[in-house]
Amino acid sequence: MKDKKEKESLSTIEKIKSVARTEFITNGYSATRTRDIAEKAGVNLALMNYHFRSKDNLFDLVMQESIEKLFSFIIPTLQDSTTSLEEKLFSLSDQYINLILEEPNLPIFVLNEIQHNPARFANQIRFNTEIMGSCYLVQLKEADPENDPVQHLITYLGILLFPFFMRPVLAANGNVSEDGFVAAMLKRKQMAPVWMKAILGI
Amino acid sequence: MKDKKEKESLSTIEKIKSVARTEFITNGYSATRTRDIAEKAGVNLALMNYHFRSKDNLFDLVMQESIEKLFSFIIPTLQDSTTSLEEKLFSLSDQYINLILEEPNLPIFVLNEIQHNPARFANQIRFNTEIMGSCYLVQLKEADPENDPVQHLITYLGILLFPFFMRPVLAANGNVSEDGFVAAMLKRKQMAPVWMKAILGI
DNA sequence: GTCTATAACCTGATAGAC
DNA sequence: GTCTATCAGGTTATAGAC
Repeated sequence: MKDKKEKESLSTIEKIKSVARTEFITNGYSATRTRDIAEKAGVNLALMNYHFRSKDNLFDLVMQESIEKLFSFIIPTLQDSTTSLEEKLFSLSDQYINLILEEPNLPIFVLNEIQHNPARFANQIRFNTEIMGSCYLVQLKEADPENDPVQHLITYLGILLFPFFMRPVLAANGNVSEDGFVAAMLKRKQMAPVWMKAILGI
Repeated sequence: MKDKKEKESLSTIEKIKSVARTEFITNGYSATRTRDIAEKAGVNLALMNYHFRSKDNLFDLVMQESIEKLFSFIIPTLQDSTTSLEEKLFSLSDQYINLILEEPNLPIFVLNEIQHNPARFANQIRFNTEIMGSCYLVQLKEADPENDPVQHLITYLGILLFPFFMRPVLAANGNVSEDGFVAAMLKRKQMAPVWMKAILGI
């Protein structure tokens, strides 16, 4: 009986978090209403505020997860000293494009909210030690000593993520259909490492 | 007397539009309050609603200008049949990075709002004829017949614009100072065409 | 834990005097 | 054109019964 109660409670909380994730990522913080989250989760609004203290609290949970999802999951790849730079480029392309195809609005959501409130999320972004001191950065510097490896890091992220920022623009004029976009991204998954190697001159 | 009145009226309207631009671009549509715009413009809220019918109306003006600023100003460059692909790459890099250094939040604002409401702005995005049928696209296809020139178009936009999406992330950890960022973008202005040529294999 | 009812506040917009 | 006052509706959050 107690287990069942805990299980149901847990599933209600998870249901709310799941809907909140979708709503916040789709509409952003300000345009998301707690009423909508509660309604779409099939939960009473007061109950939602009983479980999570406030809208901000719920939003922080979603942001923490999202930042983790977007930036932290690649850290093991970047730090792996047993793989070559080329292998890392292929691995990053594969991981990122698979991730963003599943959650297309994640990058623009995260970057937009960080821009709107940088101080709030600064401590959650682990760009310092884990990425700046990674094996990947060293290998980028080795491949092209003339240029700042951070710039190459940004360039590659742009090659992988920016198409998803342009998706609604392309779709707006019917130039690119949904299927066409996905197909182009799967092609890009293969080409991106090749293009990056060309930039690095390797 | 009448001229003076018209002049003052015009300057008030322009003042409101100017503040609205800043507020909307910085905070997005939902997080922007008409009271804030009126206050920062030093204008009475009722007066603002007298000049512009509604918040939506004012926002539409800002969006139209912003989309124009971000996408349409490069169309002449793209359509110019007297310049080579290489010249176009240098010109685009120069134009875009100068523009965004002046208004760093313009790209993420425009792309984010379009994503939140694609139908509303679809007719304002002139990606169809002007860009898809441009000389630039033809030259990209000539340079690399194996790949879709639209993908190269997106890649180059990503190389030029994406660093500005990452700016607050980089600044959050103190990895990159404001001066350091601007210096890196000026360097990027020179490198971007070179990198794109490497991708195209020319 | 769950619900109803409501407080407390905020936001866009307008009526009406000057 | 400009202002004060205010409305109507929406939003987050909580008190209190069950």
